[in-house]
Amino acid sequence: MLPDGSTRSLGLSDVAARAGVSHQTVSRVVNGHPNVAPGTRERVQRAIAELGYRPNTAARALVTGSTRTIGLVTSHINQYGPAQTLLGLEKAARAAGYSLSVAILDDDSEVAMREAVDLFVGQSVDAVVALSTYGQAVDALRRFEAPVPLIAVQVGRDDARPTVWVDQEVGAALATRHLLDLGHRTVHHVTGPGDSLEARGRRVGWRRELEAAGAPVPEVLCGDWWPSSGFAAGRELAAMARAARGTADEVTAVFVANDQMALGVLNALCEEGLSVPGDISVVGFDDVPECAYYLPPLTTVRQDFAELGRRGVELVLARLRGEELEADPVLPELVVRASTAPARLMPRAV
Amino acid sequence: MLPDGSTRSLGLSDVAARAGVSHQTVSRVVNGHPNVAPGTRERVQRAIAELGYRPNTAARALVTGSTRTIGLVTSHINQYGPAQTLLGLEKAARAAGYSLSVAILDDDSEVAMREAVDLFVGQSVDAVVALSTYGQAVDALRRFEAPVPLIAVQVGRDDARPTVWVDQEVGAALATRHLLDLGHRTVHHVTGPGDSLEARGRRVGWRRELEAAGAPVPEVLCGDWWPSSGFAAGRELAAMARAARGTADEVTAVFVANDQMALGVLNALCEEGLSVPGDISVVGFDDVPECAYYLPPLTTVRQDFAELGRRGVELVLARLRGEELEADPVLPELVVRASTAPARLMPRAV
DNA sequence: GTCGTGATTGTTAGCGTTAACATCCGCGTC
DNA sequence: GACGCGGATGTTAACGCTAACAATCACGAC
Repeated sequence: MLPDGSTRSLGLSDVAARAGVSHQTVSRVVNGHPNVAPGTRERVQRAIAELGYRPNTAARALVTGSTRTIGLVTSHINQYGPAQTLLGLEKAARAAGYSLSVAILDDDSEVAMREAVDLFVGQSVDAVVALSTYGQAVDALRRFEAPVPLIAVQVGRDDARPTVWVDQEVGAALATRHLLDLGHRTVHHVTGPGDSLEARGRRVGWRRELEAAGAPVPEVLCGDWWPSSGFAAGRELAAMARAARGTADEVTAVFVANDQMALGVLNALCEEGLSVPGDISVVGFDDVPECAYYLPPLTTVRQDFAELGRRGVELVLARLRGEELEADPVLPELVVRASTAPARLMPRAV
Repeated sequence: MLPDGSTRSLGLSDVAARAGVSHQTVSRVVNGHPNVAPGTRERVQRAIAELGYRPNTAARALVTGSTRTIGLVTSHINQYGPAQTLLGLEKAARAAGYSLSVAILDDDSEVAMREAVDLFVGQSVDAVVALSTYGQAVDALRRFEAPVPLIAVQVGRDDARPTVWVDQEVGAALATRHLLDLGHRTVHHVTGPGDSLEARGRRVGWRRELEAAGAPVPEVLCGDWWPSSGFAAGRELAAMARAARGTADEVTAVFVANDQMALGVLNALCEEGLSVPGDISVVGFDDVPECAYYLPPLTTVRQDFAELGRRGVELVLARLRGEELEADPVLPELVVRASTAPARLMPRAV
């Protein structure tokens, strides 16, 4: 790769020698400064191309104090939402000339979060994006005094810290309203992990919508995002449905806080001999690619995770420019498929 | 954070001044060199703690030429396998004191791969891990002459380049053999994208096993990993099953190259009035968390992606030490659930 | 012609770290 | 008592880059 066969990487001065200018002029060309004569610029560019010169980021970082790197600290990256957000973040970061360094928390504790951010600060990243909506990791963020911009994703509006987020309450309200509009007297709810902010947002939106409609608010069933917990909740639901058959408390609709748990619910209801949506209507959340192929295809609420990533980077860049950008939440939308249907007229007990 | 309130980050010399030694001695303490008197070491460590000193990675990288960073170039990170592997990689890298920088390819072209690797080389990462098993991106790898160790994940054994991988052929053979053992005359196959090495491996393993058993080898059905393509394949399969009913070519078993497509197949078969496993047995690949909750729960082949990530980092570290580690493939295992059953005795046409 | 002005280029001094070499000191050996 | 040796420490010089300042030059105004 190197013309002289040596393995040492070549620097500004090598290019300078070849182009017959000073290293500083080369630096100016590389960084697109004005005040370089067109002829000179062209000569330098040719030398750069011929030598295959690439600026050394470490040296640059040392003197400028900027690594053009964004640190992403996250957890649960194996789940659809975070993974999709990562995709959006990376793409937007790369487009802006930044690269993305990732740290994945072992657990959602405050210390884990603090260590991860510290590590990034030590690497002098230009900014940190935190994508974790669980437990104390979030609290840690709230307190944090980092020497770099630190923006949080998906934790809702926060006065202490810039954030981007999909409005979970609106999404949950959409789902709940859809079911009420279909004539269901009320809507049951399977929620996510207790320490998840997203789960809380969906719970709040669901409850608020029920209360606004004057519908009774049933006990929530607890899950942990995974199908197995949805399956357990589905069984409970089936038992409740059987117990309440013919009464005014009939169970005919459920809003499940994510699609994977909804899959478990679907499966459990089927196993218990209940038909969806014949007996019970089910709505999920996220719109994972598979859910159009569940049995039946799932009505759900779509979140635009990629957009979330894009906006996250946008916010980072604004901060780096010193602007105080106020971001509005991204709005989710309802995707109606086959798992919801109008409530049957309640057959009175004989 | 800084004692003097200034915003400038503090360096070796600040610590040195405080401890009453030279900056070099501090450097020695920081890097754990021997030949530092215990008393001095202790004094320096106290100064470090008091000042909250953190070494500057850029400066260190500049002089050592090592950033203690591994670059991961990947695509399709939103899919289960790659995401899970990323998890394993990051954890292992962090444990070894490396951080992980990720680049996600926009497409699987050779130029995209080349650009990504170039970018990493420009950032002087210590090594690059390539996690893309598609099309020309793989070919690009084969040719590549990178100035840093470049190891490939999941592309099978490669003479030109160190790799770690799960043996796809063994997995496919496992699935196929399972179905043959259940008494099915042959096994149909829904494959993945044409340019995916993993899809190819599974195809090869399936065919080889059929041939070894002297079973007829049906045409493969083509998919693209996503549920929708599985759905289409499922419809075709149902049509074939109807057409062949009562003949010797009856369709009773299918091996689908991943779980998501298997979900589509399940759905299509159900819609066409065929029972799984009553009429047709289905086996998937990957063992995604949801597949235990499909209807019916899916028999599949589990790949240990996290292990893959771990071994990837192991290989990187070995390379950095200058060792030529030869890695064995990770072996997948069969997980039997409810989507497979013994072949019914073929009811002769009346 | 002289001077100022602005565009272009060159020179110098770090950024914070490690590597290489120099220094100093104490101790055992002959 | 001189010598050598090795452990502990300090000094100096890079690493490749950018920022700040200095120098040069051409050109127009007076």
